[in-house]
Amino acid sequence: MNIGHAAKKSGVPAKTIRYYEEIGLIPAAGRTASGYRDYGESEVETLKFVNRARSLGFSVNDVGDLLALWRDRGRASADVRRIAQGHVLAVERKIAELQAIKQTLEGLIHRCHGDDRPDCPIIEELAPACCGDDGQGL
Amino acid sequence: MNIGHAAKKSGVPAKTIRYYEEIGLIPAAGRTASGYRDYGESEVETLKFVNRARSLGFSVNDVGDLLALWRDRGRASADVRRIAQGHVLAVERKIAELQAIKQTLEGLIHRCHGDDRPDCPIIEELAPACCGDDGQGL
DNA sequence: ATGCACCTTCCAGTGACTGGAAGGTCAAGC
DNA sequence: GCTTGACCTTCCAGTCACTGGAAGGTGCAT
Repeated sequence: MNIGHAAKKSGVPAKTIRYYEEIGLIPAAGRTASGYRDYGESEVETLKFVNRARSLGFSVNDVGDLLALWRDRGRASADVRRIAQGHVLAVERKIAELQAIKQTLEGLIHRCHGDDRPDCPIIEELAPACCGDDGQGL
Repeated sequence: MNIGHAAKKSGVPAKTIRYYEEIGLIPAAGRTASGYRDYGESEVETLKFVNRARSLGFSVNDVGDLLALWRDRGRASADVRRIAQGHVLAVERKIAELQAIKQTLEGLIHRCHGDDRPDCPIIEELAPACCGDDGQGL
């Protein structure tokens, strides 16, 4: 199976498959006599694994660790869980950060007329020193 | 005031100030006889503005637009509001995406023993075809 | 034999910085 | 006057995870 076909079956773009191979996330594919990469079903399964892990937001590094654990018959589920929990923590931090931003912006947007006049609490929030002084900033 | 001092006062690292100048986000600073960048209070206010906007998650591009509006005495607050609302929408989409990821992962983590045994619903979620078959994948 | 769709490698760009090297400058202390 | 150390300058490379494109080779159908 050539890379285009493997891409279609796995959902990972051909360009990205080559990239994953280049950075060592996945082993180098076999080659046909003419130099084309050649994939079998198990390689496609690996690509699907990578794709699912990436779509859950795991970093490529984490995906490498998860792949290694997947291939390790003697893995401890605790190791998998630790990676997932670390990721959840990062996701939670990001959500909190974004929610704080959303709150702030929504408050400002609510107070902004949104008309032809220049006065705007959003600008005032960004430039507190200036707008209190001369409304100009520069 | 040299760049280090302006960095300290504005909260924007010196490296980043140079970068902002290079990409045209802020105008090029004046120079002393010996070639050092020279900043006044109004430049520091601009840097603070950029810093606050960035910390609200606005892209550098958006910050450029906001800076232009800030400097525009005749701005319409509607223009500012539009940028902020666009950003809030993007933030909301991101939050939704992250919350979906968090839900999925928490469900999987909850069902994972997290002990020495290899069987793990997280791995099984990532490699459904294989774990149902032979528990190995490759 | 001629298309055309595929494959190959390599290089560059994205966004928003950040680190580091090589070299110039300034102010203080001796 | 000289050294030291902390600053400044530019330029190049790296981050993360791709993505686009150019130049050239291959496979298959007509």
